[in-house]
Amino acid sequence: MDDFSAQIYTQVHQIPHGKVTTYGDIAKFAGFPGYARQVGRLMATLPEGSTLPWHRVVNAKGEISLTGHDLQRQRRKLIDEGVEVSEAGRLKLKQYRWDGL
DNA sequence: TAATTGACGGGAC
DNA sequence: GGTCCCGCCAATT
Repeated sequence: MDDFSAQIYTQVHQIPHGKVTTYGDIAKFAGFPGYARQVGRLMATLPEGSTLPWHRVVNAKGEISLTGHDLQRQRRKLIDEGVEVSEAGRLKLKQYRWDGL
């Protein structure tokens, strides 16, 4: 576990229930501005039974970056938290965005 | 070693 | 709102 991963995990863990944030913001708040892609790569290689709310992280356009069944999986989790997400995986970022602490 | 790839972002138009 | 394009960084090819 390198420092980068630890910081990112910690930051994602801070996202409140029913709220979302972006890859870029996670990286920035964690102290690694410009590392949005690495955040995504980290989420893609998460341990199976992780308790991390990874589903609360979307891209800057306010849409889920996954495809097919994986997209539906993340969408379902968000909807269960009260977040409105279109079938294509798009949500109103202005409304659900979390602006840090 | 070089080119490509990806759960990305922002600016220009 | 949309599209195009370029910058970004590590892992993979």
